[in-house]
Amino acid sequence: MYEAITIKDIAKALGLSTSTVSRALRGSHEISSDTKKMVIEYAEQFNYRPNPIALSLKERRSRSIGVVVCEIANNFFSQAINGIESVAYNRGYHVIISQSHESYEREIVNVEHLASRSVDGLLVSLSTETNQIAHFKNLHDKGFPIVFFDRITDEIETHKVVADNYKGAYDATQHLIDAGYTKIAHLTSSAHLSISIERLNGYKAALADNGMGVNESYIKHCGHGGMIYAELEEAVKDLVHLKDRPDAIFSAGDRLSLSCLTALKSIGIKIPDDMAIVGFSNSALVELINPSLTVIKQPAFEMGQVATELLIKLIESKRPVTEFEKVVLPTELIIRDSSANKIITKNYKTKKAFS
Amino acid sequence: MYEAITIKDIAKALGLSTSTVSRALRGSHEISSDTKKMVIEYAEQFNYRPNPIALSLKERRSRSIGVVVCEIANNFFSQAINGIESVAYNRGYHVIISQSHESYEREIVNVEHLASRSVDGLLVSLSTETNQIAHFKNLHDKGFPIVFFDRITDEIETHKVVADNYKGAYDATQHLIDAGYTKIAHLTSSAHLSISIERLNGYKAALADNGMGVNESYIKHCGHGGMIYAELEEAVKDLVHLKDRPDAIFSAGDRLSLSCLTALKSIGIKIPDDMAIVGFSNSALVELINPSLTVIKQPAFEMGQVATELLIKLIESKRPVTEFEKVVLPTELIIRDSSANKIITKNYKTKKAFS
DNA sequence: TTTTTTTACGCAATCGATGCCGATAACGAT
DNA sequence: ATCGTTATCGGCATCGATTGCGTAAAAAAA
Repeated sequence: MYEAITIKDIAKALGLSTSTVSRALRGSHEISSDTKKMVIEYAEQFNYRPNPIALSLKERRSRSIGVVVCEIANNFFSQAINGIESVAYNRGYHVIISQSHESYEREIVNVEHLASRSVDGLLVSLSTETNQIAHFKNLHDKGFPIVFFDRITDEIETHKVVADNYKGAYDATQHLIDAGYTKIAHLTSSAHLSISIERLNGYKAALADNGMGVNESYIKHCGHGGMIYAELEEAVKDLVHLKDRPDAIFSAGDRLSLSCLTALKSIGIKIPDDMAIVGFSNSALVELINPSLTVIKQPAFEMGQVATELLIKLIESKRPVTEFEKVVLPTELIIRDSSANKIITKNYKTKKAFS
Repeated sequence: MYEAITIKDIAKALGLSTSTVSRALRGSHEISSDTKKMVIEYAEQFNYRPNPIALSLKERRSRSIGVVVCEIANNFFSQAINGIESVAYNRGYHVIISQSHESYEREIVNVEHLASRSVDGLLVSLSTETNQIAHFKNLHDKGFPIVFFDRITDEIETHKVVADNYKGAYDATQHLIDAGYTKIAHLTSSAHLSISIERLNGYKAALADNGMGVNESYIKHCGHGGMIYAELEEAVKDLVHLKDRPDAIFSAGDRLSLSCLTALKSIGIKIPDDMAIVGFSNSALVELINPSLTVIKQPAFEMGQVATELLIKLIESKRPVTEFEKVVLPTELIIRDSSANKIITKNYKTKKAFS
């Protein structure tokens, strides 16, 4: 069907050998300027483009990098991908995106697919389900360049890029405490996920620093990271129906926060009067929802950029790299209505009632 | 660095020729079952995977399809991509996604990149800026398989998949009329975009069918499809400051609707009391925003699936295809608070005042 | 036993581009 | 006249996998 012009076609048409054409096109000094001119003009006229597949085979590299994330319909990841693209594009790399949809099996398939597809390196954020990382370890042990971002693993020594999840969680919790909330629950993903662990630690540390104990029944893990609504709804209902119901929820994820809002709304819980919320989210929409959502925002775009720069450095390194860095980027607390000061709110209502 | 095992390695290790190994792996009857078993076991042991680059070169196909959309951080497109992936995956194709960010230049670069990268076909939704389609026409004329979805063009004869934009817009407008709104504005993208034209026509038809004239000053085009907030904000302000201010806005896009809400909120317009809104959107979040947004929802996932099926049909067709189909999928009107009945609202308020 | 057939495998070309050599001139030097 | 040098270009192998064709040996038929 679709046939592009090759170096062989040019050679035949011009009565030259393929090697001469190849050299002429690459501007070799071995070729007379007359021949060069002729070849280049012919190539331009017929819009010659080197076949990248053939080049990949010859050069044993594809100038493409694979991205493995749970889903692109998530503002954090779509922003990170934009950052990845911006760097990759400038460095002459293609970006191939694949989604695990938080499934361990899908992640394995995608990784094997990408690796066999001869991407030069991998940018990975683990799926919520993923608990073993043999599929990455095999590749990494063979010297295949991998950089982890966001959801990382300690079991593989390579470059890693994360947000300051500990401080983000600490800030979120401290903010709720400052706003007068005393019974703060924590809604999060799988317990083994790096971001879950760090955020949980930040949450606990803030409680401890304020002399508040940790109530284990206030900590709810969702194994599917909010992908399965029923799972999350049950967790939220559990919290609401606790004898000592929490007065605030710190949720550790985009999908988690939004699904949590939906669940609370359906139960009839008023925010922030009945329950305050602070979530991790990179969505611009959270400003529009009712009430607007206080969030910890991650520098997603920058994370994608940094991770890509590190990966390309790995790919283009002549010698095996043994020194790896872990880049930690700051998060940002954006205060909105969903965590409005508890005491002031009550005072206001009281005043109103008496006026 | 990273070296995978090849058919040649197996041949050498087993004292066979590469052809024998190749045939053994493909289960040829020309190979004795003993040899086959030996080869297959060795291959499994060393986790042999055929090099897809070499296969692509040999078979002149890459079993990958390129997707060109404006951005993935848009629920319509991320859902469509999920549909694309689901079909492609089952048919053994990879999906390579690229974003134009609504830029004509980026679109051209991406398309040339993908085409030279030997994708077997292209799934395209035009960028808002795109007004000429020579970059697609060149490919299409050479027999390169392309399927357009969502934002299509009449200038290229190929398969196309769209939502019923006309009916969607008609329904949205009719719904606003039924709810008692009489001065309905229309906020949309570039005038030349197929979806803009169809939605504008549906809007006008609904007005006409209800004996209402078209007020041209009520129709606002945003050349960047809401990517540039200032542009949209100005359009919204223009509408608000009209002498005969509209009482409702029908906005024709995801980003448009949400930015419009933001703009109205910042100006201090109350929705739906001062201004009702109906938008095109596939975001689940619109249910959470204040007020919840009445939307026309497109069958994004299905559109992606159908488009991919048609594309693969094109790719795998032995003979040049000359009969093309245009698939039109139904939209869905989801009524929420942003278009609450105008008259009832007023009656209710009136009653309240007298009670 | 001889001929034919089948079995089982290797050789070499192919896909597109590159690059190491080798070849053939022209030209100056000895 | 012979040799060395330089400029310019072609031949061939290479990357990994497939495949048509050829062929040796083994099996079957004569």
